[in-house]
Amino acid sequence: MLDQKLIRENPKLVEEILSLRGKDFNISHINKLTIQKKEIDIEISSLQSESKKLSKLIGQEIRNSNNPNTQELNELKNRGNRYRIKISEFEDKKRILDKQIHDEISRLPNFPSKDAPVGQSEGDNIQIKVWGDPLKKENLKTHWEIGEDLNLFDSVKSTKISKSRFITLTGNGARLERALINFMLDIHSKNGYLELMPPALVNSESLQGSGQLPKFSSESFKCDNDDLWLSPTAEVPLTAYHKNEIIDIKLLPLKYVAYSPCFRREAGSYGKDTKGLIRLHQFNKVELYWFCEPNNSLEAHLEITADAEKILQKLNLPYRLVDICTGDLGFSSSRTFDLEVWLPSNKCYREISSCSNCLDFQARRSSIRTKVNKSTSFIHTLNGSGLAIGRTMAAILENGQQSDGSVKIPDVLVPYYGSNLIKNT
RNA sequence: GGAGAGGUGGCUGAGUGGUUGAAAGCGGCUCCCUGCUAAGGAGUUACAGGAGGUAACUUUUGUCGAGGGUUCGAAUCCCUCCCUCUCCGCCA
Repeated sequence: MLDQKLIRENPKLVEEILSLRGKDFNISHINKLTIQKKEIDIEISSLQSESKKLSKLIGQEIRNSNNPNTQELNELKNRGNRYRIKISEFEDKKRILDKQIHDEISRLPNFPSKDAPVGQSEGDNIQIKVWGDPLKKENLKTHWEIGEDLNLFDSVKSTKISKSRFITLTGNGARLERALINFMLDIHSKNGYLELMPPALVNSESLQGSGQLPKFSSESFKCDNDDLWLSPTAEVPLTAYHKNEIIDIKLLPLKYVAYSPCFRREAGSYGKDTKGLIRLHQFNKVELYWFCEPNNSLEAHLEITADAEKILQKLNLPYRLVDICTGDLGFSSSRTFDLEVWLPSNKCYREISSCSNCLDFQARRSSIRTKVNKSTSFIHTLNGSGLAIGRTMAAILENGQQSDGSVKIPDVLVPYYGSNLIKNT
């Protein structure tokens, strides 16, 4: 949520900054509504003030007189009644306006950071760092070929259970998934993050709070009979964890790591990545999340990104760091660094982590504040995958593949996986 | 799922229609006293939004789980929803 005051007082600036996202946003009609609402507010406020005084007067009269049914008293009550009717008319109008304004503002994305590269789309993202040597050989197998050869997962059977874009991990595949989750959680926990395991089903308010609603309802799965959705990312429950709180500034930053299954409808991606582990309706992810002081989020952003990178480095997976351009930024983010892992079968880098600084955007929506010098201010939130598990497995399979068909397990993972090689069993 | 109880300020807890934004206690903060980790005294102690002032501030409205309703007037009555607790049922 953007600052309503800023929208009201400087609409041109707001439109200008938002236009960096490559689309035009019209603020002026929001402000027209706001002005209307304000006028009504003032009206209501003064009517209420008078009506309140009148009520007190009536109360006094009743206590002072022994006959509570005099004509004067009835006159006063009638006057009060007229106030009531008038106030409720104005309140009805106000309610409608309030809802409209709130809905409109909720659909405005966050401001892109001044530091984010200006651009229209993915093609304008800027590579700022490359780590490791990308494996470049001919005749390398894709991870789904490896998975099939080594019996690590089964997508055909999964369509019987659910539908396409679901996967069942089998045997060593399931074991590797579990090893990766434990490995990542351990590293981050040792690094100062508090581990949480939040609910996978979240309510509408939580999705609204982190920015998935109202605009992106078609991206998530909804439970029919309840106000509950399957969480698309742990970012949602983690933001909601401190919803409506004022957090003592001494406790900041709060750093959380959470493993969670993630559910996404992937609407509009038909035909893309139909094979393997890259794009599924359900996948596992270890998520990093910070609540920090407003002044510290720029450094925090670098830190959270570095913490995610650490996992790739320990796993010895080649990757690059990309600065996402203004036109490609997610709805809630002001600046995003993507980590992209090398997939040798495709000869390209694929997103495996997205580290975003949302500034006060989510905190405003979720009402998460801290106290600075007696006045409250919204805190800043940051999130980063550390990492997406399925895509990590894909990268390990492809980058670790041996000429004999086996896959080498990264050294750090051996204690978790229990072997240094995945062989056909 | 069935039956019952309940949701009040940072916490405990009063309050069943009229100066109650809310007693009292605890805690927090400020000051006073006290020659010293005690005791006592005084004051202060929520959030959001208007309006006015450069400003410390003044004033006003709303908020007692949420949203509606009744009433001149609601924490207090009615309805819906959410949540918590107890018992029963079911269950990993």
